[in-house]
Amino acid sequence: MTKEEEILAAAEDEFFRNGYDATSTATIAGRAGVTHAMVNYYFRTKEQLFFKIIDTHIQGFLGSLKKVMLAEGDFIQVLKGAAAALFDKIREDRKFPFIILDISRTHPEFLERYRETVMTLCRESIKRHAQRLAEQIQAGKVADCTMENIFETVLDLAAAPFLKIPFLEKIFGYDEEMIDRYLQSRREDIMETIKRKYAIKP
Amino acid sequence: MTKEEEILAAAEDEFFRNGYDATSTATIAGRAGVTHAMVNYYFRTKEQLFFKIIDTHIQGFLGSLKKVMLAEGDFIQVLKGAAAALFDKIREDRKFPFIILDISRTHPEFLERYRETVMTLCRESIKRHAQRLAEQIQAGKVADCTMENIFETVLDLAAAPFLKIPFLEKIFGYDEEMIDRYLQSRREDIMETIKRKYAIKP
DNA sequence: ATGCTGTTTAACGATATTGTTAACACAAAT
DNA sequence: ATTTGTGTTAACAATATCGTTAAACAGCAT
Repeated sequence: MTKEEEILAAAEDEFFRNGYDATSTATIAGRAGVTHAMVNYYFRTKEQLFFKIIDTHIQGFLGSLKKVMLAEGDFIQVLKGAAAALFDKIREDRKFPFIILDISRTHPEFLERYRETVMTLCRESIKRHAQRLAEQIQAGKVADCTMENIFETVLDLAAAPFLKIPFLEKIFGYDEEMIDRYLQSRREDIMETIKRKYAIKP
Repeated sequence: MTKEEEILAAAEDEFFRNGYDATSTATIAGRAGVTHAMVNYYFRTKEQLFFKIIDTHIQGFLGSLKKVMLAEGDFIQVLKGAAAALFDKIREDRKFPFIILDISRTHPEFLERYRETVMTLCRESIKRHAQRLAEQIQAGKVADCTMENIFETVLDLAAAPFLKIPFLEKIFGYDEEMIDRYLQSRREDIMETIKRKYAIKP
């Protein structure tokens, strides 16, 4: 692994663990076995390094979400797929939602870069599914709801469980194994909730 | 308002808005119309000031939660009351969950101060409701579930909507009015969810 | 007026962090 | 052998923050 990659890897880990402000270029460099000057040498500023990392992650998320949301097929099934994809992607980097929250407070302008992309994805998903959704609602197979409402719900179901982990750990004393069980049960819950919330039994 | 109170008020607002690290004693002092030396004069250190504020809030939360959870009455009703109380309390200080999350990362030891209190509240609630709950489950009026499971759900329902607000604002472009509508609908949703999840129709 | 007490400031020292730069090493190219 | 370019460090300057302290200040009792 080249020094540049080592710095990148160390930075990713530190940023995810401590957030932007609480991470210093010196500690990043230290973990990569160089001085902090190298961070600036390769990435110009701490901020650029940070955004490079975050951008990669966000693109990854949006990519996998897009793939699922624009798929053809039964609507309830698509929803389940979207929630599951989001959930599993977040599970790979449990701290991701916190980083996003951190940014939204410390650098509110950054997230807005992605607003257009997200809105577009919403619109395209709506375009793709709107007619089928309307038909199914009219046929009484899917509960009455709007696409926005659905996005809200999917996001909620997929991200909320992770945001709650620190509470469970620090206040209720959950250990790693309990967290795993918790996440497992949440994942099943998500599917169940979607079905119960939107699918209407014949 | 005395200078001490002004500092306290300014500090509360700043800490809630920016978190611990990103708030400087100078800005707090500035907003209270004094120099930062006064912060140390009255509260000794920035940390003590911060913990004084947070402690007040946490005690408030636990107090109102305790009152509701230990009430007698129909179990589903108690649950709804608990979720509603938590929700409304958080709505008074929307940023509260974020502060807690912030602390849990920057000062993990702090939250542990409250673990015993929370666990005790859990145990007492269980003691108070366990028998009735068991009866109602056996009578087929309440779905099979554990008290821990219920706490998790109540916490989830009450806190998660607020954690999601920054996403909605920054990524989906929600404005203040939309947020209000969103919170309103979430509050109704909570009651509905509890009923649907635990109450079994006769 | 004098002196006491509690409040407030200005200035200082300590520490930390970020970005820059001059110097150095070393390998490849000429 | 000299040049060139890249990677690297040590040292520096700029900035920010926190806690301390000596001194100034205001109000009030004597």
